Amino acid sequence: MSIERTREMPELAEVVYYARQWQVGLNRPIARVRLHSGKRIFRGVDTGGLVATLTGQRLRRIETHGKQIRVLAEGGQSLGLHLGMSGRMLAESLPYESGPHDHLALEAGGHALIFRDPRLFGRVRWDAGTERAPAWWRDLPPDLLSECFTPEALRATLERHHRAQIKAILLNQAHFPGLGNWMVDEILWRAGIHPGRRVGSLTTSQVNRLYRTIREVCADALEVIADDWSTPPDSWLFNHRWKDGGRCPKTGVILVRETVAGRTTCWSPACQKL
DNA sequence: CTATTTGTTTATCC
DNA sequence: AGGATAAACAAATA
Repeated sequence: MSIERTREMPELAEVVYYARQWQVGLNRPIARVRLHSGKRIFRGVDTGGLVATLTGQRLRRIETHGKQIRVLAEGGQSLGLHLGMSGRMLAESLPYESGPHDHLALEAGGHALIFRDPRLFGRVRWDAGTERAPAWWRDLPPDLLSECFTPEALRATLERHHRAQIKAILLNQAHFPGLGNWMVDEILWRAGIHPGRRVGSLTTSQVNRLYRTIREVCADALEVIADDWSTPPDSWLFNHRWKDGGRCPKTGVILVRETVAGRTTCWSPACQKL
């Protein structure tokens, strides 16, 4: 398992990074929209309407919330993107030749804005309404770095799911938007909590530490990855978690990799006890 | 050739 | 109803 491959999994900061790749095409008329309708990622989308409405228009803004991406057109319509497991957003100079996994391309201002997804686990949404934001954008949980995500909010969520394993609930996008497998492992490792711990068994000080660590890992990830996708320092679990025989950067012990809550999970047996 | 891996959603069972 | 589990998705890789 290569590090390169794990780096492609889009979580909070990777999503911000990808969304920025399209900035180069904002505020220029879209000369042409190319897409492969009928693909799974367009399920439920009126692709004909999307093409007809976006052609000739300008894109005004790109926003992200957790793993959700919304591209706002000048007419108020919303193009939604979710990168799934293998989705990417990139810009290529024109003329652009469509690759086999390029499902959507918007040609604007000398660039093709491309949504590429080899495994089709991603999703494109389209909302032609111009009055208010679509439900998939409106009904989102508080951003983990916003003031709305308070220690009390975290405690309430944990209380509601006190029987679950901590790893499972942290991966739940309805409560922790943007967290994915590597971020959750990083958070639990820094907080010294075993991924299989039952939520209800956490002490008050562990919950407080968990809160601070969630915010810390979100901020660190954005700082390192969102601008230029730098490689995180070796002091993070990140660089060691996929390697067989990888060692805990804090204690040097061999890391454990097992399935927890249905997901491949890495932890340090020295600092994370059940 | 087959088995495995990977994240999310959906379905099903308890 | 919350939670566990498995399947499905598609393609690369071992």
